Order: sequence, then C-alpha cells, then structure tokens
Amino acid sequence: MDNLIKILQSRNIHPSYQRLKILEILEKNKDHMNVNMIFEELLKEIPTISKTTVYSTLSTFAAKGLVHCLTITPEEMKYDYRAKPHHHFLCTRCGAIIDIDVQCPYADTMEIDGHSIEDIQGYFKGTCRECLTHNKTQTLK
Amino acid sequence: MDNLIKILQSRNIHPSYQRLKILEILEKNKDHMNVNMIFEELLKEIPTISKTTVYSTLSTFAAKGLVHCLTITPEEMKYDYRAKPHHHFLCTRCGAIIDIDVQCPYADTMEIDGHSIEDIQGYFKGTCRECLTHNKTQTLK
DNA sequence: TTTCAATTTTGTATTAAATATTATTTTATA
DNA sequence: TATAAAATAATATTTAATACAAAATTGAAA
Ligand SMILES: [Mn+2]
Ligand SMILES: [Mn+2]
Ligand SMILES: [Zn+2]
Ligand SMILES: [Zn+2]
Repeated sequence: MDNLIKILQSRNIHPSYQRLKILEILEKNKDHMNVNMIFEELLKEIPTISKTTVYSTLSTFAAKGLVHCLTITPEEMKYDYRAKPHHHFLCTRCGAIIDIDVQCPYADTMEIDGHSIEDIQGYFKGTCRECLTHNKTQTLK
Repeated sequence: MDNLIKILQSRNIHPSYQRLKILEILEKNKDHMNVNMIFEELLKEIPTISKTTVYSTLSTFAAKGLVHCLTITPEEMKYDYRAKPHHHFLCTRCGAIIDIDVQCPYADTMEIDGHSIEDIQGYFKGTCRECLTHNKTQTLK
C-alpha cells in the first residue's frame, strides 16, 4: 500500500483512499477493465463510492500517464494499466482483449509525417486462438 | 451513379435510393464521417431520411466490407471509405483525423500469436503538423 | 486549535450515440 | 394482382459519459 502511495505521489496525484483503492484494483486485475467493472469491485470495499469518482479518477490517471485509454470497442472505454506500451487483439467472437507484444516500427518514433506522436495504439481484430480451437459459434457485432 | 449501383450490387447490397445517396456522400467526402455528418448531408436531398436508416445502412456496408469502422475517438464511430487499408493520426488539439500510409509489418499477415486477423487498425495520437506550426492552444480531451 | 480556502468526493440531472421495437413503405415473386 | 420479404421510418429505450452543484475532506495559515 505504501508502494501505491509512492506511485501516486510520484505523479503528483494526491493519494486519497478512493484513488489508492482504484489503483489497487488496476494492479490486481492487470486486464482491460471498464468503468463499471472497476466500480463494481470498489463497491465491495467502499459502499459509498460514486461512479463519478471512478470517472474522474481514471481521467486524472490518464492525464498523468498512469493508465492508457483503449477505444478498441465502440461501447465503452477500457483502461489499461501496464508499464510497457503494447498492442491489442480483440476477438469478435468472445470479446476477449489480448495483449500483443508486436515490435511496431514506430514505437520509438516521436514523429510521423510531421505530426508529433504522443500515443500509439494498434488494434488487431478477428478470432482468437481459443475460439478457433473450440470453434465457438457466437459472434459479437 | 451507374458506377455506384455496380459497387453495391457487386457486394450483394440492394441499391436503394437511400443507400446510393449514402455511398455517394462517402465517395465525395472521403474523410472520416460520423453518422450525424452523413445524416445532415442526406437531409439536403432526402428530407424524409431517418437516422435509423443511416445506422442500418452503414452497418450493412461495414458487414460487406464497403466501409471501415474507426473507434479512434471514444465519442462516436467514424466511417472510412477508402480501398487501401491504412492507419490514422488523431490530433488531440484540433480533432483532425489524418490518413497515415505506414507500412505495418503485419499488414499482410493473417495470423498473430495463433489468433486469426481480420482487421488491423493503427491509431497514432498527438499534435498534428498544422497545430504544431500554428501553435494553437485549444486542446481536446 | 481554529479558520478558511482548495481539493476531492458524492448525488443528481443531462447529453447523446447506439440499439430495440414496431409500423409503414417499397420491392420482388408467384 | 396478391403476397411475402426487404427496406425505411418513427418512436422508445438503453447507457456511457459529462455537467453541475452540494457535501465532505484536506492542508495550511493564523
Ligand atoms: Mn493491454
Ligand atoms: Mn482513413
Ligand atoms: Zn475469442
Ligand atoms: Zn491539429
């Protein structure tokens, strides 16, 4: 927990109880959670938590570079808490979002066609390995 | 217009008046329009057009591979009508979405980590060339 | 400690993209 | 022409995200 406090302080984010709990949840489930998943987890420990706080905290985290925002699905934002930049695969059958460690030739580039790059997101979409082998039928839009 | 009919027929899409007009708009403004932009354009020629029709038509076009769906912004879906696959740059200052012709090493790959790829989307985000030179101040979220 | 401003959290209301549902219109076919 | 299927339109609903204001908490000055 002391570790989490330092993480927030190093980014000039006041380590409130709510923010620490949200960071803890992101650390624990290193997946690609949406606001509702985080909110539901929080409810277990902070019954008074407000969804507005989750939105505002994630917005703060994103602004300070603590989390990355994924728009891989059109429904809602997914939040990624992982140090190394990486790409993602979205399975259109089961909805899984899988980390892809590709070596993007622009990963270390700060500029492209004269535009200054601050973030790179690579989205691969298709059918995941699991679904291919199990030959599942359900297909997401 | 005969050309547009053939495009739809070649993909087994019945060339209704509404669909042809939507395709025409997509051809004319080869940009990255959202449903509302297309709807507003349509209203000029088809005052009775329904937004539901725009949604359903674009959904059909996407299913048949006529358009590509971009989730580069979290607000709403953008539709891309261009033959060659390409990547995109989003300027977080002015909101411009610019085509990027990068040579992605996975562009011609159909598989990654055992997952079958059907679509690849590369999103670069930052400050566009225009904004850099004009040093504009407004910043989008 | 007390006071007070700034920050953070919460509750509520609102916005708007997207979908669902049903009715109407158009098209194709027997 | 009659009928079924497909496409369009109108309306209602859902829900992620934001806006706004009130309440609570924090931190520093007095
Ligand atoms: Mn990830
Ligand atoms: Mn494009
Ligand atoms: Zn899958
Ligand atoms: Zn710009």
